[in-house]
Amino acid sequence: MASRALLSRHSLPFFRFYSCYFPALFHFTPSPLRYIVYPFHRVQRIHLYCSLAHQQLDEIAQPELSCFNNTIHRLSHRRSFSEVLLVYVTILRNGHLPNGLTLPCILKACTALPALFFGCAVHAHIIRLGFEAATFIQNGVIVMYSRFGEISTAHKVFDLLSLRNVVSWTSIMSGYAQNGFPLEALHIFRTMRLDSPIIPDFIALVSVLKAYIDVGDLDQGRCVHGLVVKFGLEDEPDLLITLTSLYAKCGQVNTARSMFDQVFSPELILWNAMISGYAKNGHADEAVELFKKMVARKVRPDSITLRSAILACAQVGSLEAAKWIWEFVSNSELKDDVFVNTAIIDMYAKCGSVVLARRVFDNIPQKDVVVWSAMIMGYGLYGQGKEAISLFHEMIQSQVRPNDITFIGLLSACKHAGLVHDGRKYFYLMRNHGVEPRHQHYACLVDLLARAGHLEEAYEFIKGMPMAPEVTVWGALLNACRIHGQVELGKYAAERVFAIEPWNAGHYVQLSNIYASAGLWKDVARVRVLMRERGATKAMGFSSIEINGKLQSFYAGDKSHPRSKEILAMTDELERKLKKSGFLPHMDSVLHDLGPEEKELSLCNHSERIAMAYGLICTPPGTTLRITKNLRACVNCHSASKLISKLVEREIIVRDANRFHHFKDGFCTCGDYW
DNA sequence: TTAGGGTTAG
Repeated sequence: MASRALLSRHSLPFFRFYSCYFPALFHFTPSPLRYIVYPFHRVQRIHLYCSLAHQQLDEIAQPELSCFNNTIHRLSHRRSFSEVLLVYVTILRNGHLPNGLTLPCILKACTALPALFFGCAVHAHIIRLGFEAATFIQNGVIVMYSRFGEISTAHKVFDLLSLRNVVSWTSIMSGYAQNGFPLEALHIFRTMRLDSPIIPDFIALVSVLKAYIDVGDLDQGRCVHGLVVKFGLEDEPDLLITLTSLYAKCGQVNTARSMFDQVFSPELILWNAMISGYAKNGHADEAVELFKKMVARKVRPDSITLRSAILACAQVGSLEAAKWIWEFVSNSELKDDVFVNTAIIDMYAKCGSVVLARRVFDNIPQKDVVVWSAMIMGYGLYGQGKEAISLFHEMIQSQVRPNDITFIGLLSACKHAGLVHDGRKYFYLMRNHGVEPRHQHYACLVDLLARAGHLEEAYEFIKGMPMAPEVTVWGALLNACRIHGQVELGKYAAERVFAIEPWNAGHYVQLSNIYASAGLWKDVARVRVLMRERGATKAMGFSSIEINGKLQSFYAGDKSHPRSKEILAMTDELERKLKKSGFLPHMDSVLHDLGPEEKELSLCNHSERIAMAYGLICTPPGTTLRITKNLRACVNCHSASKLISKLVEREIIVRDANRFHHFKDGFCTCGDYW
């Protein structure tokens, strides 16, 4: 048998040398003499399926190696990788030795399937056949081990390679990047530039750019862009895609867009890079607009495009846009894609329609843990804690195992609904389901306990945490101290929070509000000075409202809208109506130490009130108003909105930074718990 | 005549 003849030609020291470098190749074989045939010796009969390539082979009595190689290449081209491996076994059994044309294809098949066990054996064959210095073949070995996550083995192969070309360097570099080690990938690129005469080609530059995107280093990415220009590769379409992605992901969407616009007829992957870049950087409107443009140009979106566009719609919070994309998905071939459908559930939940989210959920035949978790999270956002819990039990009954995300959904649903008892119960049940609580779970429970007034219990719970409490934990305690007017504990929590995020003005505002409620004006002034000294800034609050599918945004005290006079008249009217029905403004919601009248004025100028007024003048009676706010709703606006919903007989749905508030007949679905 | 890369991540 040829394989045995081959083995006898090689010495044992050779085997020992390689076995210390690549133990995985040898651990399954009791004797080096057996290992080359090991994966195949049990294959008694080769089942040649009905492929034409095989039939042709069968017709030849004694096929030459070149015939086998032709067959392998044809099968590889058709991506019939299992059959490629079967032909390889046939080659060995027919007494042939694979050559330099056979092996790269076999490695590719092992990588694609994936078949690590088979791949290790093929690597052993490569060594035995004396191809250890064949760069072309060894590059394939590097890629194979990288794809299997065996990056250190891949690196050993790379180290032993005497002649490395640009593909060898790119293979090991991208291997590191793909295995989550972008810094190592960049180190390899630097070594290549400094220690070798190799000039990077466009694929090498794409790989290094990807690594810089992963570490978020725009400056270094720009340097690589300089190299691209230096090598005259700026028109290379694949580099344009990666450069667009670099600028988009690093927040430079305008630069990204100018690169995108250079291409007359962008291919799908470039559309995806730009749309997802917009969606990820808070430019949701542009993402949706670009997606519509793409559809109008008859470019067929794939699952990635749809997920990015759906994410953008979820961020916009526009139900009209959400319905539009859902209709688009329903008419596309991706209507049964479970990933796309889960994104739709998430989007509907975030756009304020838990009913539509549930409809999509019910239509998914095979629900995995993420589908269930998305729906549980949706109920939670909407304050429907009991529904979330009942869905959780349904999920368990369906034999789907919950994961840590499921419990974040469940606990935050309990939190939004104030279900303290249930929250506690499910937190301690997590381990029974094989899920170890992470920091986020602890933060959720602290928030739940503290909001409900169990401040001491929350504090004790924090002290017992097995990890260092982060800002979310102390922030939750601080917020609860504001709600319950706990000055001392609030002061302590604020100190912890300031130590972690001294630049975040929101925390200073919280402490200041605690002092203001207690009438400690000197302390209020002190916090304000501290805030200024540390250069803390607060995000400008704004609210958006969708009218006839078009979003209109307003800042606090905004007078820039062309219909500003009418809006002002409506806010005044609302204020009059509120006063007439006995509404007392919550002065604590104002940080500034203003006089009572100025305070009132400042409160009714909050952005959501202006958006509401605009909605009222633009829509017929009875229309539901849908408002999105970038910050949390303040106590005053929340109370006023409840009453306004009754006074003007409208349903008002407000999505704040945290959750939904559905105001109807003087009540809110959150039950004043947020 | 066969290798390496880029879009996402519910």
